[in-house]
Amino acid sequence: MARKAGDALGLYLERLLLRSTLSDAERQAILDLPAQATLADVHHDFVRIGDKLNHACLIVEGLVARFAQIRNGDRGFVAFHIPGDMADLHSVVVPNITWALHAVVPSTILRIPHAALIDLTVRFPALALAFWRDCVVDGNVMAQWTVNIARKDAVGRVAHLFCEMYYRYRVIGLVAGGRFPFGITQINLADSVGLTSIHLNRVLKRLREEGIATKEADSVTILDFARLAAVGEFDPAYLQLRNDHRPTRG
Amino acid sequence: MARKAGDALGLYLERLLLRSTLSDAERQAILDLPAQATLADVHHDFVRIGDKLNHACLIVEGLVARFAQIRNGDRGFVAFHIPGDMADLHSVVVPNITWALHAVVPSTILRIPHAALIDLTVRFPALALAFWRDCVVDGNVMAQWTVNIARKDAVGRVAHLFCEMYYRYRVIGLVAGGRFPFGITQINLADSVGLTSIHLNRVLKRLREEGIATKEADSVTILDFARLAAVGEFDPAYLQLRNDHRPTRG
DNA sequence: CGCATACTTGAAATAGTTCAAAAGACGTGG
DNA sequence: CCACGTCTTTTGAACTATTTCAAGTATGCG
Repeated sequence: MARKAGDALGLYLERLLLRSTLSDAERQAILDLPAQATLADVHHDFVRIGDKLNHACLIVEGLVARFAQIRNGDRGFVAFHIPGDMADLHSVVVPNITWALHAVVPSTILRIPHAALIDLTVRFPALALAFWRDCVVDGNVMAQWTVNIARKDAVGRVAHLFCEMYYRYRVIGLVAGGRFPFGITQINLADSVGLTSIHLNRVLKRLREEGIATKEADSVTILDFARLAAVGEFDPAYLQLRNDHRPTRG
Repeated sequence: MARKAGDALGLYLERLLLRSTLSDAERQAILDLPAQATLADVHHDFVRIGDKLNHACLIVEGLVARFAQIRNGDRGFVAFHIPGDMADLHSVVVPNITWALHAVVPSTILRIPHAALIDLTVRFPALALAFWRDCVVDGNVMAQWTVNIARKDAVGRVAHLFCEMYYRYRVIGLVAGGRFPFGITQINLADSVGLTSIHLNRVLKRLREEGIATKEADSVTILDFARLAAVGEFDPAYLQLRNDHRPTRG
């Protein structure tokens, strides 16, 4: 079940191929990237605001959140990263960190030097486009979160998030019987949808009682996806999970 | 006062140079981009969800919002674009549009073919990085909006937005005496901070009565920036307005 | 002048927060 | 393996920021 760190670059290559078409040489260049595996303990902030990074973090195993803190100590999560995500690929072009990374569960991280990634963009323009594309999709997801929090009620926000994570986990083969790993506390989940943990608890209760979805200690189980998607007004288009971005070249 | 469309590519070059270092040849390549100017009437959605674009939109004059609509008709704005912004640069790598563009005031748009932009990324790797970098900063701004809406009260959200727009307009030389152009209706402003227009109106009243900032029909005037920034918990780091992204090459 | 759109204000309703407390889960050390 | 402390989940009750509903005023345009 546990993925070995050695598989990790293959996992990332699969991620890129989900949205970009790459030649054999380009694929091999990804697999040949230098990388160093590290572990992040649960609730450890392994990238902090103000850091100046020289490496990007590929999530191999676990669950990571990107977040900021406001003055009263409240946290606002802006993204989740699951295995196969390069959680701060954006740091390659903007190394001054304004968003921290937090291990929601114990996680395995592969550090990849910026220099190696930049070198690939020079040697392979298609990889520059692929990296850029993945950052754009990451932005799409954040935009969707903004709309959810701004314009949907508490149940809709949670429902939408569950749908999103369901799709994302399914792509990496970690959904089985409507269930996917999501060992997040209700406190952290509340931070990701802009609610208090108390109210989040009541939302989960309602989804459970209505037979739509349940949250266990280490996972989420979706019982009725159609209703969940309806409640969350979910449309997966923004996740760009099909490879149809081939540019219209002149 | 009005900018001519011919200046527009120079305006965009300035934007890129704000965060990226470019050679003479790279600068010239930007200035030589093919482009076609168009006008967008006020409240016209000139890019719609589901479109498949083959050009990107540079804002030359005016104010544009990126948004999505939810089922009950409510809109959620996720970004504002001011002159010099390539509002949908991300469409170069993800041409399947999931976010519409709306002219908040009558706006002049310069359409630049994707093919020409992709061609530049192949010829000049530094331009690929520059475009990618600008999309990452755009994502930073969305992430900040998410935190604001998720974790700040109504006054804090509006205060933060005014601070952000103040900084962004200052960079393009459109702030004078604490005043910058912002001819947005209260309805649209409410859509950008996740409030109803009625409550937004009360927030503006309060900022006005406390002598912090005023909203006029076509502009915002900041009377006391220090207090506005304190109320909004504003820190401009996420806007990345300094050019210090030179990669640490091996 | 008249209509449409945007702004302003008030009063009632409510979704979500805050405060408070108890019950369950989990690991650690005795 | 039991006792203890810590962290998380759950529930209740009071409170409040924001919404909703409603009406009236300004502003601009044909």
